[in-house]
Amino acid sequence: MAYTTHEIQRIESKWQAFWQKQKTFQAEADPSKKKFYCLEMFPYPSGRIHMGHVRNYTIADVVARFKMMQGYNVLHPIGYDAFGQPAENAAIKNSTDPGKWTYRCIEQMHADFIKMGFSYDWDREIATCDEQYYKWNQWIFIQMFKKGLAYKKASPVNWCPSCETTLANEEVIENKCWRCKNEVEQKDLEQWYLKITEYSEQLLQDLGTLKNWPLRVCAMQENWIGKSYGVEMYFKEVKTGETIPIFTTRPDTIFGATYVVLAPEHPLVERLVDGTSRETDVKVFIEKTKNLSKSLRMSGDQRKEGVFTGAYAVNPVNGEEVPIWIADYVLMEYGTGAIMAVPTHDQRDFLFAREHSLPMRIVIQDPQRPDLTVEKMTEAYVGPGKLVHSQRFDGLENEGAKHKIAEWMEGQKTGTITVHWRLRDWLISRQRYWGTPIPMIYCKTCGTVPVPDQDLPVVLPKNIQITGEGGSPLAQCKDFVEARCPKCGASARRETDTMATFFDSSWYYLRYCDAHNHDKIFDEDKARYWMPVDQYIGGIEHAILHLLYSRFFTKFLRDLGLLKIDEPFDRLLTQGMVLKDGEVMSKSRGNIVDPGSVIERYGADTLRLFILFAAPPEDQLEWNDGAIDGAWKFLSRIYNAAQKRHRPVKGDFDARNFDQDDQGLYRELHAAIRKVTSDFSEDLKFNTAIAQIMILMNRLEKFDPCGDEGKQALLNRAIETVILLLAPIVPHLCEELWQTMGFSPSVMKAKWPCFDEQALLQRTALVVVQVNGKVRAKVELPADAAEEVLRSLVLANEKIAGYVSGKEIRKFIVVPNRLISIVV
RNA sequence: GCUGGAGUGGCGGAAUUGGUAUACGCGCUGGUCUCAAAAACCAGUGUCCUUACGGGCGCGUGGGUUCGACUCCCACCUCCAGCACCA
Repeated sequence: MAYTTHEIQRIESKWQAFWQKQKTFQAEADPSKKKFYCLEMFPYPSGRIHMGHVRNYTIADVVARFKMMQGYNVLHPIGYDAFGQPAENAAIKNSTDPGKWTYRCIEQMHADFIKMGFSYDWDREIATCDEQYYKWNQWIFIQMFKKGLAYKKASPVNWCPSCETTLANEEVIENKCWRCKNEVEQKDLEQWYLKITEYSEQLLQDLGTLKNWPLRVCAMQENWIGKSYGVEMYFKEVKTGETIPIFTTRPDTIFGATYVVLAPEHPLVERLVDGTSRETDVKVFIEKTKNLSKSLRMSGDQRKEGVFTGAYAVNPVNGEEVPIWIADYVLMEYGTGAIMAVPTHDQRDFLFAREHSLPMRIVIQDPQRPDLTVEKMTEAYVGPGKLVHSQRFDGLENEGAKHKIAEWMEGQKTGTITVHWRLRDWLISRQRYWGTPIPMIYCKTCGTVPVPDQDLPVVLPKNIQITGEGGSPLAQCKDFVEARCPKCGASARRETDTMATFFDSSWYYLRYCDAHNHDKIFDEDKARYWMPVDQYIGGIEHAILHLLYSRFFTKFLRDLGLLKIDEPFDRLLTQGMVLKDGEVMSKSRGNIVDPGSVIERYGADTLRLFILFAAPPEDQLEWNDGAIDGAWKFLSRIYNAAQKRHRPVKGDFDARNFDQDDQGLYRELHAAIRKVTSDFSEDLKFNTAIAQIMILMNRLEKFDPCGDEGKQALLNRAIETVILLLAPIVPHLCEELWQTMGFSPSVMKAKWPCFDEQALLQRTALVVVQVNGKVRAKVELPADAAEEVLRSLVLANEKIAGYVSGKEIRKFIVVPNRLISIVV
């Protein structure tokens, strides 16, 4: 038999059936066993799996299987992030039901996962669109509502006109909808929010505890949360006496503030200009900025436009009256929507001041240019220096002056030391059908009332006509909208918005711990046993969205008393993308390689091996048709070795009788165990682990047992080791060969091999000899010999003598068993 | 602009953390087998000089530290990713 397509298919389906039947990967919480929770980001069920899934889930599968062989009690579940817009769009297009479409996709994906040989505990498979799942979305929402963490407010929101729904800040990428890439508009709506900002400080602080997360993910979250320390200062408008709070991180420049700028949307603007000669100009400008889309306003040359309001404000530190302007470069969403402008030390203010001939004053002296004047300035000076023109603070270094001025202003009650956050509350209302109904009822007398627990879930009605037009589909479903008030029983109206699907995925890893609990979101003891997730694997695109929301939910559920942990994911790996011809695989580019056709021809094992060998998991991976052939050849060689060269023997080998050949193979064998074990457990560098197994194979194939029983026993051991080390990567073939070699299945229950430190010790070492930094010879020398011995041996070497003789040896450096460096 | 990361053969990528640069694989060249081809196996494969022995040069660029630098330090270039009129 050869490792042909036919044979591959026989082997793979045989073992897939075996695992299914034996429930090899079923997990049971058992506090007496060491647990390992291995998780991949669950897929959106869109049909057949693609190479991105294959890569993500193969990496996870190797970790899960490896930990299992190491004796851990492994939880490795899968499910489907099944609510969401693509199902709705597909339903509109094919005039079918989003539910039917989704469940069909789930079926296909499930089948594909089986074909890949993934080690899932199928008894825990979940789909977020199941009533028994989204019931708990609603339950969490109500708990949040009760704690004041879910609330409704009217506010300008991000609106995607093409998806006809609102979007969270995190879903807006460069002012475009993350899903359909259409330009996002602003709209005033009353919507549900989750108060994630309540956890800003913790979400930021605890990033420091995530030692096993990629730095860049933590950095991205830190930027997103965006904590900045500063002072809120109170300027007073001269005529009305109204207070204008402004936020600044640079209180050290307050004496250089020569004007104030409000955002065009600032509520004070109207009051300042109404009935004045500036009214028309200001209103024309406001209209103009409104009509400019946000991305246009922020793009291009960033020229700053604005108009004078005619009003003045008093600088609280020196009583100076400064003009109040409005300008497009001040945003209502950040800070207080008003700034003090210090053109000498802020480049944006500088450009604006030049454009509109506004006054400037230097208050920080550039130590390199003591003669610098406002007239000579070509750009704002943003470096450090001593304060000038700042009254009592003159002469202070500006860094230190920040605190001094802030404290002084607080004492004067002209300012407050504050912290500003970039993070906003999470807008979760969506005007779409295929999502979790928000479990709220509006009663004329009782107001907004949550649906009582016993009435959960609020079931998403089926057989809804979805046209994609005319607003929220649920609002048009009379039976759904009409309800009774849970408090007073009067007729009431149901909330018709559904939840953003990121709500669903913010806690699914907890549900896996106890997937079929009908009475509770999950059993606390089970969650305590399994959580946190030990290894989480998924795409970098979730660096902020899903990973931030999940951290928030974990902290909330902890505060409810359901969890004891602060963070859900201990180790995080973000896998790279799969490319073809240097570009991301995508339908529109037409460069998709379908995993199904690769499996059909080469088998899942070959695909798994290739995808792990081609690049380290975090890097991008370039698809290569030739290299996949190479992966298959390698498996073919293993197949042949196990089938033809593994023979039963009576005794075992004895290391004391080893000749040089035996010694070499034995050493390579243990080098492979060591390398593979560390690569699998630490950096998850599967490419180098596989390379090491290949080295062992190369050695093993050259090894000739010469009919000797001891040698044959050693060869057997080497082949068995290859099978064990490769089993997490290439599970079907290894199960088959494990059985062929006479062991009882499953190889997953076999013990992971241990390496023998002694085996790696060598009697002699090939030592490189350098003279004046250049490699001049390679000499076989006794291992761990004393310097004196080495010295005489090396100097006796003919080649070295040629370089050294007659010269004074100034240094003789020994790196044990590796290198000798001579300086003459 | 800020943040994080990367630059090594024809290609994907290694390098025990300062110690033989290019492991492993792909590709390519030559050979064995064959009527022939494929497969398989064997050998070679950074670059320049040399018939050869051998030697020079080579990890984005330039400098530095060191007996020794892909690795550490300084300055710069290029590319990728994320954020961004954030006050």
